[in-house]
Amino acid sequence: MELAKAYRPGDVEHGIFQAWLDADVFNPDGKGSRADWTKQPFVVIQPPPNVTGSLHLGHAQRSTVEDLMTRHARMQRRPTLFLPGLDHASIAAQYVLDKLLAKKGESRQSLGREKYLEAMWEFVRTTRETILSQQRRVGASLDMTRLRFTMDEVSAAAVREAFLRLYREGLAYRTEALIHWCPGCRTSVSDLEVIPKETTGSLWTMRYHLVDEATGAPDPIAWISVATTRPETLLGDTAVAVNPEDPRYTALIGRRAMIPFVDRAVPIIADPVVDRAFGTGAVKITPAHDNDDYETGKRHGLPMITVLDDSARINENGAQFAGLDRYEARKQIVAALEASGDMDSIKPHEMLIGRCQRSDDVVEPRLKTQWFVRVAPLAAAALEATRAGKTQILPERFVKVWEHWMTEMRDWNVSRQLWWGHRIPAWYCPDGHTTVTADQAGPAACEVCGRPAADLRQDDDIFDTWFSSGLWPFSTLGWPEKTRDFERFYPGSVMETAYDIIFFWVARMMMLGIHLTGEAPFHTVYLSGLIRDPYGQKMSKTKGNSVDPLETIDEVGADALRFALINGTAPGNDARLGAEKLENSRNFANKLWNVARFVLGARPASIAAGAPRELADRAQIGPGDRWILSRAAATVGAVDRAMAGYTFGDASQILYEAIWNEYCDWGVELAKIRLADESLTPAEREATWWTLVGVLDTYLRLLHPIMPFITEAIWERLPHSAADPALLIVADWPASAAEAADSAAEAEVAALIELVRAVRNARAEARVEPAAWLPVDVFVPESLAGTFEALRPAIERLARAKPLGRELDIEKIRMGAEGGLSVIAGEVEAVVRPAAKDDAQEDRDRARLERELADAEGQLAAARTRLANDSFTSKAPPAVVDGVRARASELQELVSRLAQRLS
RNA sequence: GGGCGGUUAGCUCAGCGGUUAGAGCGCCUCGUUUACACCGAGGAUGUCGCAGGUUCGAAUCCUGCACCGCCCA
Repeated sequence: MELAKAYRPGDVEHGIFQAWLDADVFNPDGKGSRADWTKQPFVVIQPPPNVTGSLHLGHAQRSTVEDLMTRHARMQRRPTLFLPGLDHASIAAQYVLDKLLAKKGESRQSLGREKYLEAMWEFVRTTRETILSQQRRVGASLDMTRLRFTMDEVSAAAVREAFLRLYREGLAYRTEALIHWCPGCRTSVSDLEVIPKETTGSLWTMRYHLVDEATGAPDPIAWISVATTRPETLLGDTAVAVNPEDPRYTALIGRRAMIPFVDRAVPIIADPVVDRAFGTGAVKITPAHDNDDYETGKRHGLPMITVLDDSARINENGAQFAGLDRYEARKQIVAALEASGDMDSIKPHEMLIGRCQRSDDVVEPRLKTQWFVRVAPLAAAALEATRAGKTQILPERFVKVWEHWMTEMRDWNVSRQLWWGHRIPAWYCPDGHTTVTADQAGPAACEVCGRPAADLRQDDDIFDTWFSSGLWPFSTLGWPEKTRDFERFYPGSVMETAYDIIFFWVARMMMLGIHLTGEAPFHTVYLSGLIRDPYGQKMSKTKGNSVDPLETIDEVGADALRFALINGTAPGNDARLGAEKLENSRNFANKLWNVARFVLGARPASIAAGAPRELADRAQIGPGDRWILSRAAATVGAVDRAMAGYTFGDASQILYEAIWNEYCDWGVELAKIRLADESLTPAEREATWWTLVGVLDTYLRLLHPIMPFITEAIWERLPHSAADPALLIVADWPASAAEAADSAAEAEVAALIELVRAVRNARAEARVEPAAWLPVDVFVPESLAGTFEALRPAIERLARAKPLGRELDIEKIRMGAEGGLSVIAGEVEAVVRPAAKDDAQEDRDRARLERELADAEGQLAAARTRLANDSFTSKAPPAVVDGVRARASELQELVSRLAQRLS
């Protein structure tokens, strides 16, 4: 088949993905699977993207990493499962849908729960198709037969069962407590979903008049001043607190102050948590609307008065301010206090304000009866798993972050006052008894008093999305049923995710996984860095700097995108992606395509088209062939090490260099000469071609996990052996071929490559006409003679040296250097003879030699200094010392030869 | 306030105890030799943030500092 002159990814990608699907190779049980079930399965449960939208480059990057690990394992014949999924993302999805509805003049409330959920299912049906097609385009080899959605019945059953177990064990409990309330989303949110933001607010200092205990009225001339950043909360104040050590206030402790507007007399209490340096040193206590005050309130048994409703408007407890928005109420309260002369001061104040991660509304602490999960015992077990090495976190530096998080975690509020999600399977009877069941139909009766189901009312709330996400590593496999998949694929292998959601994902999966299944859900957590734009900014849709992966794939191909996302990155480090990098990757794909085009077109006539793959006959191959085979063997080892260490950026770089700088630049160039050399036997030329084919085959296999499409496309056209499957995706990962390693051949050919380079360098520096064929006389040591003669035609052509004379006496080379360009390449020396060497050429040649001499002398001096140091020779490992000695004598030799040439 | 990361060639980044530190892009000189101009040949460019320390040996390990970024309070 003719190959296009340039690689055109658009022509091949679709067909190749379809071929993989047709072959049914993504499913470990598929008909095309070559899984060896005696091997350890490799399982990646993909962190499910939100159904709310389309994928961005970060998703593409993660899919690439997950997919490359998966493909690597698959080629090793491990039973391999890369399981796809989608997350219902309740709060995010409702946020998006509410906006869409608003455009149509509808709202959550106008539709009602049932209709709203119908609209959601409709919305989600379209977005999920977008997401799944994007996964296909990047080449993710996900097993779509096992596609899961966090809202499907399998997941729902897992959620109910998990909750029931936690409830029975006392780890899930319902209580009234202070929670974070987002008035925009009208739901509680977890600690993690509140984003503290630096804000310049105000610090208001206002007077609470002391109560004249005789009359019960406020004393107009005696007051205590308190500072606050939220004056409107005074409506819910139930105390004023001072530090017991604060001499300014000791006399006031035990007295009462009058809260304005609501005319409530509250005690002045002493509590050591009060910071004497903050404001006036006296603080108002609003237990129902502030975290610290809540704790203080509990310690002192203070009443807790809620003054805000679901929309953050002042409620009926707010006297004349009832019904006002919190900020309007603030304005009016401040104005009223100023009017009455009770506002001491207003100062600008730098502070952190918690905002909702989703809607950016200012979050209010608020008292609410909610379900909580007791985290301490779960976190302790998760911590134990990482400390015992059952789960490793990569890169290691994140272990510290992990440990800090797991020891500080507070109980997890799992109730959400939303509709899109798993409804909490808890029912309440009129007497306040709670019944929790995992039965989809609900309870038959109250489990405490036996009242019939008809009298019970189900909790209105749904679970935090992350509750179902936390079950993902096993709910996807059918848990709590002991399914065959669960038995075979749990625990999974690697959990790959971006480091910014380590807590959302990893922590919850670890905690719930260990608790509910008894095993850590994966042995490795691999944390990826973030993809940033060329200026280092985090990509986001709101900033408008996000890149659509599909557009990029249209431009440069999926392989180039994947390569660009992997190459030059280190685990956990952020990476910038711009046009340059993509272009470089595209060029690499094109280079690979073209070298394959050459190899396929260079097939000796004596080998039939479509002939089965043969291994190169080592008795017939040339030195260049030995060299590239040996290099390929080394590359296999290097890539294996990189893959084992999860340093995929290294793996890509190793392959880039091996393919471009070794295979293309020298392996193929040396082979070209042999393939065209009529003086060789057909068997010798065939062996060289089979060498090229064999090494290309190895590199395609090694590169396949990173660049699956182009490697598959090329491999398809390569001769195969009977043992090969039809598709590269399931072909065997190369074994490190120890027999191909040939350090002698490598060193000899490397020396002659150096000669060619040195001759080219001398010619270029002296500015000899590039096209000219020049006579070159070479001295090579006896040890290199055989290789030199074997490579003679190649050296001639690559160095444009003709005639290429071999001089046995090195002195003659040195004597004859007059009028020529001197070349010293290690032990090899040569003289290049331009037709007529002019003075300018002479000068430039001399300058080059002088530079080389200075360089060599510098290195020699450094080596000698080290060797002269007794502590170096006595303390450094002998191998290092010997290395330096050898190097020094080489340098010595080089220096004297250069000096001789210059004299 | 605590923690983590970064600071290496003009730019973007690898390297993280052992020859005088690498890649891509960019730059300079040259080149259409039938795989590739998405190419080839050659070249220039770095007191590896600063200051101490450990070591025979430090870009690499330790301490402190500066600046940038992120996370947590």
